[in-house]
Amino acid sequence: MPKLWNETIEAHRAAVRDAILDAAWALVVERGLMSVTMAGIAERAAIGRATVYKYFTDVESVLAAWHERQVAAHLQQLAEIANRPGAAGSRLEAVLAAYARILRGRGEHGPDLGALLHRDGQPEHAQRHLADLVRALLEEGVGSGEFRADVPAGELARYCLHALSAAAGMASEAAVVRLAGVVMSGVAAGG
Amino acid sequence: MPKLWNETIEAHRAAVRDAILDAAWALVVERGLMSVTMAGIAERAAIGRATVYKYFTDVESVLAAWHERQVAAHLQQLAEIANRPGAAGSRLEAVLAAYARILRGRGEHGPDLGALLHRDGQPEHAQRHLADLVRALLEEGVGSGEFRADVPAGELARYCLHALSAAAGMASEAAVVRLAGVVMSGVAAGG
DNA sequence: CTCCTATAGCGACATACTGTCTCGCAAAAA
DNA sequence: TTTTTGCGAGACAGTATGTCGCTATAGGAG
Repeated sequence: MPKLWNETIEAHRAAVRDAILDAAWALVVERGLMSVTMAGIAERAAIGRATVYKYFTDVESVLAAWHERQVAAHLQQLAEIANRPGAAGSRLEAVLAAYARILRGRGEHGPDLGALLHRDGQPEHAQRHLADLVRALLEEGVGSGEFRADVPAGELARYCLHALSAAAGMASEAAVVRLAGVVMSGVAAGG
Repeated sequence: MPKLWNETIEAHRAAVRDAILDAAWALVVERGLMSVTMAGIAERAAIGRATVYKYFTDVESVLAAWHERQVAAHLQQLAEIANRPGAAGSRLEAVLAAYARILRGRGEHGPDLGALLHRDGQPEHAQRHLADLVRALLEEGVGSGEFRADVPAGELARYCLHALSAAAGMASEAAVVRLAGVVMSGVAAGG
């Protein structure tokens, strides 16, 4: 899609943007984070190098956008699960298990970009929404006595998401399920 | 220490190596990961740029070495705590609390390099030793019935270390202590 | 004490990446 | 159709990279 403008211009921009993000991630996977260059991204996406600068200022911005897109997609899945009927405990367990599965999904290949990208101080927007999603579930469960009340829900949410990052690169699906159970034990009441 | 060779040659090499590592981390903190260059490191360490290549092949190697040195230092502290007398549960709690405090220590400034550096497939050596330290404590506690036996100790160790990474950037010292307690609840028996 | 070898440090060079500017051309508006 | 908008690509200067060769010193042999 370098030259052809088949659709409306806005859709075209979105398509090119996505192609840039995909190309960048492909390079991260196969050559490592530090060797990703704007020139490489452009070549991989089959567009002019200068064109990439029309969309992003530097490599870090590209990777940040990729990460944002990724987390936003996960967020959509997880929000759907979180809104299903049932007690807060079972919903949180479902959300954590689903998130762990996602993280394991592309386990070995590709580092966690979230670690480097909050250079701007705060975590990414989608990442924060994800934390808010978990925190809301926790607060609901604290109200109903399912979860411990001696630790602020915000801290518990941080704990859950960080602990689940251990799912990346785990050997088996069963291990991921076990991990989610362990994390749940950490937030359960009466610990 | 660019030109002067005050001590033995081996000690000098170690000193220059450390200076390179310190310079690299200083640049990470103040300019971000992606903008760290070999040229910048050399200038910061007050040595010739080509000299840096005598010690490390590229920026990623420098950062990996910095991370290795850092984790090894932590490992020494934590091993000392782990070897103190007492039950496995209290020793593990002390180790987790100490590690959480360390991670919080340089909380905001500087991303977690461990996330990006295991490009070589496996985690860093010191990182693995750290996991082994925690795993040994867990296995001991499982034997005495203090910790849950339904999850392999290796997985529990991964869980502990990842969960504690939430300590980086936490607001208060009290929050770090709470976090360690939550993590302990996850590994306790009868969850 | 002197010389010899190995090696640390640095300047220089060719190559690659960066960031920007300008121009050509396709699409949307008039 | 004519005008306007703005995307895409070539080109250029500045910077980083990786390597080669030279100088000088440390540590050991005679």
